[in-house]
Amino acid sequence: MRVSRAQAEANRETVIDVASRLFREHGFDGIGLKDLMKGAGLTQGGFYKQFESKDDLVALASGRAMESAVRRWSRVAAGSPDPLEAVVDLYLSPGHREEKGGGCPLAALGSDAARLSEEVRAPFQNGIEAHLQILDELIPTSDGAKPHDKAMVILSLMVGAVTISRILTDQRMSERVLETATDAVKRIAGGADEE
Amino acid sequence: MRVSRAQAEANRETVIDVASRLFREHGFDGIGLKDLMKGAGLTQGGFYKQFESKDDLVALASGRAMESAVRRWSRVAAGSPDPLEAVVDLYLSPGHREEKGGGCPLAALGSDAARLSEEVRAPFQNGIEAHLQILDELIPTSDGAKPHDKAMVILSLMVGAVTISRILTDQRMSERVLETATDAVKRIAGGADEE
DNA sequence: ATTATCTATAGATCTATAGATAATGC
DNA sequence: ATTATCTATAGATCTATAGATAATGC
Repeated sequence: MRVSRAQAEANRETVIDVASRLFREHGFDGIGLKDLMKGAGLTQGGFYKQFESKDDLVALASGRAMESAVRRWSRVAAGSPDPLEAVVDLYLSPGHREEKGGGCPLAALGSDAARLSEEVRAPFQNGIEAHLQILDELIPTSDGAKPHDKAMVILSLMVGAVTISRILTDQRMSERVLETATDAVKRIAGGADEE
Repeated sequence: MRVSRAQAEANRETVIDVASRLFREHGFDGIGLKDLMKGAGLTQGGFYKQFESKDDLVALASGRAMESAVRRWSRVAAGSPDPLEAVVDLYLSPGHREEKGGGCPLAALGSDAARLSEEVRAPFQNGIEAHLQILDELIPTSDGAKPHDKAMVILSLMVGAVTISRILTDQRMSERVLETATDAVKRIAGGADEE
């Protein structure tokens, strides 16, 4: 029954990875410890030897989901001649809309995260800052605008658009929300909306 | 124990009103039938004589919350010389950020709503269309732009901004997200971002 | 000997149902 | 007589804990 220390650490990491996906798919309240452990090939009983509480895992899994989203942005940006366009097009794609468990945690868990205690929200704060940092680096600088100004608008718009596109039952409208958001983000980043 | 037919109907309406508030505060999975009925001064046992299932109440309460949000926009717009500004300033205010239970259901329940069945999401679809309709009437028309184009962008941006401002633990940043979003919405509506 | 994971379980809570109670409405 | 609401409860599930099991690590 017992496994090596290295394996135990690997198991713990797997639980966090699985949770980061399943929380995004079902919400923090939508999946129990039994199914989370089962997803990692373990049973429920071992949970509290690895984690302090469910909230502890919520924080760890949220942090991991955020880090993974930031890494994805970096990777996509690094691999394209037009980095901002690459990130925006991917984020506002129908593929991302359908890919809740592997996609942006802000879109998948936004309203759920707003209900968490300040302590458990900390990884979201850090993840949001990291997202803004990347956007800042991708947006052409313009005089007079404070850093993060445009990035905050673009992040808000993209998170809102994917969230709404996932709620809509009308396929065509869902698609249009993503398209109009894509155009708007590019205009905002391009500086066409300066004073 | 039994009450008049009129009172029974009033009780049912109260349950829906209470649910529309408590769902926005705690999420659909964050509050049980016992507490929902208690909030209306009733006990759990009567629930299934009034509603088919919890999902039935989720749909009814979501519809009511959406209608209430639309009415609020209409009221605020009607009572101001600059109707669009009045709606935007209220939506992106710290007051609205703190007022989850009485505020916009898209911001309070966005990621939760995205997990519901298509049937239960229908009231959200209708509510979103109603919001876009109002925005369309408040935005100065511009040639070439299809109806709802700008409205979709503005709604997405506002929903995303309030959601993110509620997640952030850094007060100053939370404030700035709302402020930058306010400026951006006004620019977008004003037409400064035309091609 | 230590310990990672397992089975088993406590105690609370969840949705949903059954049947009792007591006031309305005919 | 009908029925709106109540108390009580079934059966499932939730978080968390206790103690058994069996392999690691000294």
